Amino acid sequence: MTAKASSDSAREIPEATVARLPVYLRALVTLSDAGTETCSSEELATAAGVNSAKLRKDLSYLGSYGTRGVGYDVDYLRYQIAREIGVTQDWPVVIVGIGNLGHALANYSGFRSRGFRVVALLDADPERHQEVVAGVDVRPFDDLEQIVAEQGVAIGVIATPAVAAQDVANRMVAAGIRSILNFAPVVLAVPDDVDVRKVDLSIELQILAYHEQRKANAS
Amino acid sequence: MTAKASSDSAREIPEATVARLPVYLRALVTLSDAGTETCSSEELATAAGVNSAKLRKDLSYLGSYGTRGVGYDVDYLRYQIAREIGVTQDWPVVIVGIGNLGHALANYSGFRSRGFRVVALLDADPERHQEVVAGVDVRPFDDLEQIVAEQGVAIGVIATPAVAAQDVANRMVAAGIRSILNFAPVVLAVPDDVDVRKVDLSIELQILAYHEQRKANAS
DNA sequence: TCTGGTTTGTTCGCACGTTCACAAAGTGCT
DNA sequence: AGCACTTTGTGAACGTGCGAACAAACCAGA
Repeated sequence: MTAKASSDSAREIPEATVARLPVYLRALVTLSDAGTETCSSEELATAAGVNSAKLRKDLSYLGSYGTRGVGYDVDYLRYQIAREIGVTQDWPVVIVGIGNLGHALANYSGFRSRGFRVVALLDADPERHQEVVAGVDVRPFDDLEQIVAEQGVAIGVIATPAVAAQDVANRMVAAGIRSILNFAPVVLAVPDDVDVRKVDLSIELQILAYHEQRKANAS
Repeated sequence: MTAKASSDSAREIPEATVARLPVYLRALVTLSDAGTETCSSEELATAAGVNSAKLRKDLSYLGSYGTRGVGYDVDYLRYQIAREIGVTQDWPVVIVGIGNLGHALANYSGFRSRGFRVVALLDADPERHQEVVAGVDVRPFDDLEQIVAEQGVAIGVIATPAVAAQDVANRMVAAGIRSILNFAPVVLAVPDDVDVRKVDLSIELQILAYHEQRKANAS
């Protein structure tokens, strides 16, 4: 952060706020689809499941897009948040590992509708290379570098078994991918300039189990 | 929290720590499988991808399970964490919505190995009721109440489309489920005593996109 | 134009989470 | 036993995030 960014929206947005922006965006899309033109911070906060003060503070990091005494213009705010997140542009994505989870991800409509385009499905297993999933055919993992270079892929999704995940990550990084979404239950080691986000299904269940156990003990 | 809990491990564990305990547990299992009997906080922290000071502070909430000058006994610590989380006991789970994601979840081996037992797969679509997924047959959603009562289900997983999620949640709550893992992209409204954890695949991608966009702008 | 009502944007105090740094407590060698 | 070395557990400083409260800004009606 030594070099001062000078582009239009170069304010420093807290990580906690960034994580909530997609939630606000989703709520705004729902409101827009319902024909709502204007909403207050209170309404939007309720729809997003947060406190209205927190919502206003979050939005204030992006700029002053509301009107006092009135509220926010739904479509305008929606566009501003989408632009800030970056989902107004097209993001080519590769998915590696076409097991059950890979299938689910490839078919997930929530990706395409938010600017993410699955350009390739890769798997190391030759038996899968004949398959066509969600209109994209499965290709050998060794095609990774070529696809990344040709399609300008910046985001990779790992849906392989745990043992393969680190190797896949290494290859992705070497191919130039700097953002990885990891579904494999391992801690990936990557260079500092690579972003990794981890989604672990069993960890979420374990957190629920902890609270459930405490509820049971408290009776 | 008015009544003071008096059971053995009634210390107040911070939420951030609870979220990391499953990560430590996984690292310990890996170490144990590799034949390691003892490890230092530094080693375990590296394996879990966190700072060693944070790890020690986290573990200190559970008790003093280490030995100064030596480190932690892998199997002993593993058991203590598992007990604290609650995965030493059996947790019956129901999954509602057997689409692509529901399939993936039903087949996920990480559940069973951590004390979670999928006792039922439910779907509203009659066409699916003939299927058998992961050794469990798909049953009508209306069987929910009966299954919850008979099997003592405490945790429910929602893998339905967004429009159906709130209805499913309502039925789950009415049936007595107090912990819900929600994969549908909606904010669920539930009573205060019900825990909901949300996993949203597209939100994770959007967060990555935000950072990726900033990297690109900073060049 | 002025007044009353509404809603945003922001300031402030507080609680939570993270990291540093070190005393306390152990091991092993002489 | 005593000493050097290792590692845990924790107190204290620091930074971040949250929520309440309020002033600034806007609309509407007279």
